[in-house]
Amino acid sequence: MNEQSNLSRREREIMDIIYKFKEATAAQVHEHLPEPPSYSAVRALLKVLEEKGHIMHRQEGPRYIFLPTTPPEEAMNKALKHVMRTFFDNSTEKVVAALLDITEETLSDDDYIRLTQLIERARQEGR
Amino acid sequence: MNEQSNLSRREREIMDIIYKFKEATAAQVHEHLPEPPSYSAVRALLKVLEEKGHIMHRQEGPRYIFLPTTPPEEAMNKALKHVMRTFFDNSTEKVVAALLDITEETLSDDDYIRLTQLIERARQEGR
DNA sequence: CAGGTTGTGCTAAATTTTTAGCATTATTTT
DNA sequence: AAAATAATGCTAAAAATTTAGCACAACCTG
Repeated sequence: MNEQSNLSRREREIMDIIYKFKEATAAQVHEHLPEPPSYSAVRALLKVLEEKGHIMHRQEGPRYIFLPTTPPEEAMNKALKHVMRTFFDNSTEKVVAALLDITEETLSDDDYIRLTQLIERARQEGR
Repeated sequence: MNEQSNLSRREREIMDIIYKFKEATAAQVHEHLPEPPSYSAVRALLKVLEEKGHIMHRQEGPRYIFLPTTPPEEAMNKALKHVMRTFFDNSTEKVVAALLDITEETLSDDDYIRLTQLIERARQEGR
């Protein structure tokens, strides 16, 4: 018997793809899966994920379109919190520092301004 | 044959614990594992992880102390990038916004100041 | 409207993960 | 130095995951 939000490796990979694309067909999932197994295998996994309640589908023409049951925001927050806890000691500052480090090259002046504004706004709301 | 940075569920959980504590004994890993299996099982997994090259150990008195082979910074960046790609469309701004949203209550005025400084400093370095 | 394409449903088998138990070795205590 | 304690090594079995293949249905194409 299985339960809980414990996902296997493949299941995790599939969920990631679905979250990334917001929703996806079996073909799309298959296409983006690293070291992809057969199409059949992907479909079987999608079925398992649906049975476990992690995704649902709607039919559109001939095919199924799968989307997560837990809303993106929630999954997002959970993922972020997990990384924060595991690697950053729950420190917002450390995460932001690492983030800036990673993306330094691609940020424009405007981007920096918007970031500063974000923080200022949060500060005002957070009281 | 297996290879690559593909980790099973348990393996992932164990790596997270080791990263969180920087290094850990089998007993510590066991202690912090959610829905922990037997001590033996944990040790077997540690061995597998070592064989796969994800962790190494040094001996200290009677016991092994395990630590990751890839340095924390690298793993950190990788994890953060992954979350960014999967949930945040690779947008620094979106991540920071979510981050502030999550931690709003626990941030002091000083924290906000330091965050702003971080960004300002990154801006100056990034040119 | 017949043929081809592109889907899904289902089932069974291979592989990997996950587990426990016992034997052995090292350390500490008395 | 003997006993007790706390580790690890190893092996084999149980459970879960991952996979492929065939059958059938819906849609498109000429």
